[in-house]
Amino acid sequence: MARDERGVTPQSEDFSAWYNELVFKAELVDRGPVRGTMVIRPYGYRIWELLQADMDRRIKETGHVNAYFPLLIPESYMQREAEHVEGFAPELAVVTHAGGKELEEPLIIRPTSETIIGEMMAKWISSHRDLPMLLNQWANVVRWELRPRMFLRTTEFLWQEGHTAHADEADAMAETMLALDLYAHVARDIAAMPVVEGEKTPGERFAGAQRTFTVEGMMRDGRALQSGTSHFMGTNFARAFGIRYAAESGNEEFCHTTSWGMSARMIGGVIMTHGDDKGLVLPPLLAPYQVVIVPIGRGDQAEQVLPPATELADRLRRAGIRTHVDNRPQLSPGFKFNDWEMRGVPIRLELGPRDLAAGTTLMSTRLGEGKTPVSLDLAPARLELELTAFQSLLLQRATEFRDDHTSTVDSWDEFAEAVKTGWALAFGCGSSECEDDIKAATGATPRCIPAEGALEEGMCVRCKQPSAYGKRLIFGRAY
RNA sequence: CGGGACGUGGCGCAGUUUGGUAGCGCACUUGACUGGGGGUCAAGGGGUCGCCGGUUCAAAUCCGGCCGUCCCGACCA
Repeated sequence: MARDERGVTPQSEDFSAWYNELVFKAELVDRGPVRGTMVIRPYGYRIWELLQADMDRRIKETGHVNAYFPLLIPESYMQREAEHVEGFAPELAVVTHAGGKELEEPLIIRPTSETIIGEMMAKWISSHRDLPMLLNQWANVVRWELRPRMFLRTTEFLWQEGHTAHADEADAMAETMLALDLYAHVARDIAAMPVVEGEKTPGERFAGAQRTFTVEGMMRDGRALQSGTSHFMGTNFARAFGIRYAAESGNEEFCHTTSWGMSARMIGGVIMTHGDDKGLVLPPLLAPYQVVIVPIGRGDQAEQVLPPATELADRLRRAGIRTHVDNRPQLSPGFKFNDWEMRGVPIRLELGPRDLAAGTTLMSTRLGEGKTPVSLDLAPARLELELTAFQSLLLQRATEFRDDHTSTVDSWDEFAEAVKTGWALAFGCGSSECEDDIKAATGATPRCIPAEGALEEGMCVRCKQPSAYGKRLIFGRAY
């Protein structure tokens, strides 16, 4: 059954093939020459810019300031926090030669910047008056991944990493939760991904952190995607890097630090949360083009149709709608319809001689079936409403999907069945041996201890020991 | 690192078994027609067949070695 090579493999046939073909066909990315690297093409990068702009604004609104730290980190820095080194050692890229000779000390290409930022914080902080120190940087990092996947796991990726230092533990914990809320907001209100906020179990914690929090989204194949993390480091890094301050009492104290990150992986989450067999479905707030106008007609007709199409686009843009006129002359309208559907444009407008005569334009939404005539005069206001509705529809759909694919289970059989297609809410005993056993048997891991879960106790779904954490965990297979 | 597949115009592939002038589809260029759901016809351009070596009158094809990529497993935002 030869699939039309212009389309993508249906999700139901092979979700992974669907994703893989789509990221290339929608021109989001191309492969880099080095294994596991990714070129983010203009259409894909625009999505990142839109996500980034919103996040950056909120990071600043909450009192953080941007800075930039070097890509190259002395190898010795990595060694200072025992768990941190151990966690990252297998995926480090190391520069051993430069300037034509071997370096005295190898340099690590940052996999994350706790160490170098910790080193600088130690230098910059001396008094409680210097605290809290609230830093953020937008950067690329490199982790030598064994099994790359576009956006989800690439050797080099783009992200934002927040690093903060606080006088006391309560402040640092509040900061950790603030960052988590920020991620939940970006996911829900911008990406229309109904994420669950929660805490990681010890086995899933960040290397060197005391507590790790996460926002987890559910993809359309039922798997979970960690879409942002926030870590409370306690004084671990402060001790390793000497981040100390003189308290009001005059005593010298260690700072409490946090770090938190959200990456371009989020784009993978958007693709897998909303996409369908026709291609991408982009939330209006992240769509490079929210509306695409396809003029219909050629020759004399084209000359008649293009000016009104351009004028309509201008009016929509003035209303704040990102609009594009597809005036590629050599392509048929039908081709363009399919093309923009593949690229996930929320709303398409057709404008031809018949519409012009009627003073309307034919509107199709990416998720709807039919076409609706819309008055040209009222188009800007109407489309604003449509886009807002489209954005909420996506969140609603995704929420329903997630709820339909989440089951509360108490028996092992139910559990094993549930994690094949979605999430299981079940009790865990808290031992990492038991978690490993569950993973080996089903591929599922505890995604988080959900912040909003009801308080209850029970028996571990696997070993029947008393439950830990006082609530059910979310288990699922993950990316 | 283990298992599987593959390297041939930009992309997707056939050709390899059985050695004999490098092909097809899409894309591209030009022209005409066409245009409201992936257009038609005609004429063109473009390839050291992954690399190195060997066998042979002759290698994409046979032999040896190397490199690379993709897919499936163990690590991860």
